[in-house]
Amino acid sequence: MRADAQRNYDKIVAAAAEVFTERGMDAPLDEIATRAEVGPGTLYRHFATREDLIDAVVKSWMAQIDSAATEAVESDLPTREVLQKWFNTYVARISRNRGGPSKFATAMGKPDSPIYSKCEVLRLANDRVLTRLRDKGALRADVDALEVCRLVGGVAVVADQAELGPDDVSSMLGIVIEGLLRE
Amino acid sequence: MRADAQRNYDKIVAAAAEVFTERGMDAPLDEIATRAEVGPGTLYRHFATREDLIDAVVKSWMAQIDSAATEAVESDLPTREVLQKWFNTYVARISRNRGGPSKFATAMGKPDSPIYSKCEVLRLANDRVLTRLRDKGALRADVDALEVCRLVGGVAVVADQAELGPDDVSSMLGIVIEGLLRE
DNA sequence: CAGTATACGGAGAGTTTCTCCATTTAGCAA
DNA sequence: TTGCTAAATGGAGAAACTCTCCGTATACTG
Repeated sequence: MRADAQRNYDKIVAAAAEVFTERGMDAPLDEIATRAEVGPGTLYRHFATREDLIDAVVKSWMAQIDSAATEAVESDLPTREVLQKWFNTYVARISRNRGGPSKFATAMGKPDSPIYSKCEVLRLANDRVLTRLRDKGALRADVDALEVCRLVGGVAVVADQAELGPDDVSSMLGIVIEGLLRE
Repeated sequence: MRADAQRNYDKIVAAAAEVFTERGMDAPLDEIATRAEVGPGTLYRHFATREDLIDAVVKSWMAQIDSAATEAVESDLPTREVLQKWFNTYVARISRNRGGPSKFATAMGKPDSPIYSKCEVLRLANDRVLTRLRDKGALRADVDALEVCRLVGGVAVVADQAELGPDDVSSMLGIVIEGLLRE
């Protein structure tokens, strides 16, 4: 990649992160181009679709997801509390920018989405946590990580769109958690 | 209301119902105007926002929700099955048009939304069903209808956006249901 | 330092939303 | 019936956003 191209790529990703934070993940791409001091053509050459840009912005989030999953796997707390913390972190992470949960919910389980690889990170992190708890005998046997990603993602989407606070999210997650625990 | 205005109002609602079915609830309003053989100005005078139009289209759905709730209340089946049927009907109803679940999820609990009254119908129907089951001692005591609307609505949103089939919906609802039952 | 592949950027076309207002029409009163 | 007026119409067009094309500019190579 030519040096100027790399420079512009980085400027665009930085500008996108800013604009997504300020105006949500449905913010006008032209504003991102302007903020990056770049023409729209340049933005669209680097990122063919909005999702390609999101993919780049979101790359740095994934390490945090993984470390939260590891913490959950290694935790000695009661299952309820482990899940409460893990799901809350999960929701907070994907809800960082307005409109974000919806992007993940749409791409989850769609291999041709530009952000599919990120969804896989989410799903695998969830799988690690759920597998561990299931092995301890704390969960229902038929719980599937993809399904849980969707369900928890649904909570995140609703909270995002209806502008709910953390308490509402926690209590919805509480119901989901009860539904996952071994009876 | 003048006779020609009434005529156009009806034509617009009929056209909207068609177009929403074909192209989802985010379909261009101008297409609805064209289909109704009416200028955009006329459409916007009758319905200031997209949601006002949705409100009119959706009016006829609410009786069906109510009768499904009544059926659930009067049912003698096991709680799990009553809820499975009721929630599935609920989701199917609000998912009739692509993009629909998201509209309801956004408006739920927002008194100034044009479709708030419809959300109230949904919430009250849910409340009837949940109250009945709670009175039978089948549900956790702290279950709130609004919260359940949101949770089930979240399932509908995810299913709509990720284009999931009825089986995926049922199994997600299964988890929610387990979470609601008295332990 | 010249040549070439690569990248730039902005003008502009295509969509969709929404408004304004000159024109038309329904309903009414004489 | 006719004429008046308030109500309603509809389409031109402004504004916001997405996305492309291509003439121009720039970075790397030898």
